[in-house]
Amino acid sequence: MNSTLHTHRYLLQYAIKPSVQRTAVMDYLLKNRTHPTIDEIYTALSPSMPTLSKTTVYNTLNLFLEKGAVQALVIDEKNARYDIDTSAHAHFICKKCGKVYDIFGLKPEVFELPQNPNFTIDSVEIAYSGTCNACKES
Amino acid sequence: MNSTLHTHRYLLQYAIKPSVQRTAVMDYLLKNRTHPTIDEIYTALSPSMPTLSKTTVYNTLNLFLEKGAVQALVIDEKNARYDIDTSAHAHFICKKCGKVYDIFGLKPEVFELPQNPNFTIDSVEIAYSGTCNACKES
DNA sequence: TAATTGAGTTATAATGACTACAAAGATATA
DNA sequence: TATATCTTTGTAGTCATTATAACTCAATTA
Repeated sequence: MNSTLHTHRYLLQYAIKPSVQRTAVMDYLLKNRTHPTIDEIYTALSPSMPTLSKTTVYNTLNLFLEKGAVQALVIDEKNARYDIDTSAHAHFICKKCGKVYDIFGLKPEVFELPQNPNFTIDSVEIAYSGTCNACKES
Repeated sequence: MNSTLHTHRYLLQYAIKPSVQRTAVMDYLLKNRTHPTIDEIYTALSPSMPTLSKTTVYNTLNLFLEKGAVQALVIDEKNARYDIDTSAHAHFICKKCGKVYDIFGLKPEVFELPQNPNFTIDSVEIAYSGTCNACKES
């Protein structure tokens, strides 16, 4: 099953010129909704693309960010994490294992941008933290 | 005006054994509600404490974190920032100058912790971003 | 008081994420 | 096909943070 065509069109929607590497990265993001880090993306793609450079993954994600195709999460202190789902949703990070999960179904007013005379606010990020069940049990 | 006594008692409330360095760092945090970075704290205290080591500032803030005396903010991708105000409030970061401001007066339900069968959620951080007035004008 | 112990501090080195840069490769245009 | 431009790549560099080991000093004990 070849999803390259779909991913190709997806990139063009954001005015991103497709290349083999860009298509592979975006394809990975579309299929792995796990808020991956640069290193996770690189490690996943590297076996099937041995010449891939980690710098390219950095460049590609920075380009996706500029074009608004992905969102950078600041929930993880260690690494930048990326999310292709730019709809209104929150995140949860497990302080033990470090995994990041989506939180859907919150009240819409939580995502409202407040008026403030001192700033122009144009986005909000909501980060919950605690312990996931898997870590709790162990 | 000597505030060391007050700060001294403040540390003891969190079961932190006071030392000259710890008192100085906590005193700085209490008087400068600017969500400072490690480097900002070190640079501010260094002139009056020439032997102060940056490692000590790192150690001290990590101790304060463990003891719950300060909160670490994840809003800034570049550096860790620290806040002694652990009450329910949000933050705003200006994407141009990088300064972090407090946002008070939000509806209480924004800070409510949702129930979720998969996680035990014990805190929330709300991070707005955009441009501050000063950067907008320039 | 003197010796001892251990917490706290310090400086240096090491780690790791991210960026800068320049060369090599691929793609588009004439 | 030739040329110009974009993209990728590897290396080197930067910077925040942590690890480590030596040192300082205050509290404790004899």
